[in-house]
Amino acid sequence: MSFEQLQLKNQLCHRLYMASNSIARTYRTLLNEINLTYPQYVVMMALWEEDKITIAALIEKTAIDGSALTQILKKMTDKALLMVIKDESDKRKRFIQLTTQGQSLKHQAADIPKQIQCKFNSIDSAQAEQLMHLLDLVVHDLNSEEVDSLDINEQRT
Amino acid sequence: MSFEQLQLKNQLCHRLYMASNSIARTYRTLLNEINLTYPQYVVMMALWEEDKITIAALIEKTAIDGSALTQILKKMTDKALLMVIKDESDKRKRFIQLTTQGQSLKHQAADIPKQIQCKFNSIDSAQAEQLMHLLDLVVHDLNSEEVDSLDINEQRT
DNA sequence: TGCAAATATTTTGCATGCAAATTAAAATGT
DNA sequence: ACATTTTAATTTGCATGCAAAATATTTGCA
Repeated sequence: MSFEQLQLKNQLCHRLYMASNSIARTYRTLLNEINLTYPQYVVMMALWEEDKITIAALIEKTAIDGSALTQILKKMTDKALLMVIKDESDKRKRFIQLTTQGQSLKHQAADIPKQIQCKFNSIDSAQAEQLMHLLDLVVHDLNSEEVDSLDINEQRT
Repeated sequence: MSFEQLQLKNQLCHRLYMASNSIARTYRTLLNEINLTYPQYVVMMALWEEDKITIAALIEKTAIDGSALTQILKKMTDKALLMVIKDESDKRKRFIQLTTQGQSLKHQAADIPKQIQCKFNSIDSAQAEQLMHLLDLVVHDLNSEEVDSLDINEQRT
């Protein structure tokens, strides 16, 4: 596999870079109609699944960087899609809760997954599964390599 | 495939988003040592492959957005990695050429692909091939759907 | 009790990615 | 030749992603 590893066109990373940008671009166009960016849409998806969760939980669920999320939530609050609620028992925590407007946006966004899906003409569901699986492996490998001596302790889930 | 399509954790796009960010993060750490960002590294890779090419050619080869590339090239010029050379025959065009410093950086960056590769413990070369192939399909599908009536003309490569 | 260490978020600063508008120069059609 | 169109790059404005530093609280312990 190392024969032409130095060529850009043979690099996995560059493929990933291009694919990710392509998807983001595609979403941007679609999401533009409901005035959301992709990360904002991801936040909405997470909240439609489970409302009134902690910011930490939202970070966990969306994989959006915390410092970016702060800004994103600020903009979404301005758009009246959600509210930030302080936890009285632990004043460090904040809960994020959808507004009525945020909840109702779910209906308008209902067909977005289908619209995206129908663009994938070259990929059947088995291949999509495969792809998701492989991407999971990539993420796992790249995120778990920080551990060196902790291998033994952290390996179990 | 549509049963739980609305769940974030089942979305191809979210996987891609996470994988792309993970890779970018991994590169960032490595590239930090030679004072390059990932897009800047991609530009260097392209130029190490073929020096003194047009900005348009660089965009084509790297898939980096043109307006972003302008800024990136500016920073790389400041770092004395490359030079922008005007084409006398066509004053719209500019060629990008590596400086001696830019060329010699190739040696210092030589082991980066290996360092990245050795992090992929769960993926063998066959799976990497598979993954790249699937990502190509994704990119192809998402980038070629602008055509509607042009299908007949543009379908051939 | 009291203070260091751990948590949960936010703030800052820098580098993109991208759509849209702009500028400059070359190619085309008449 | 001359206006129109196309091509090559740049500029602008907005939204992130992320490392690092700063804040505010809570926990854990001596």
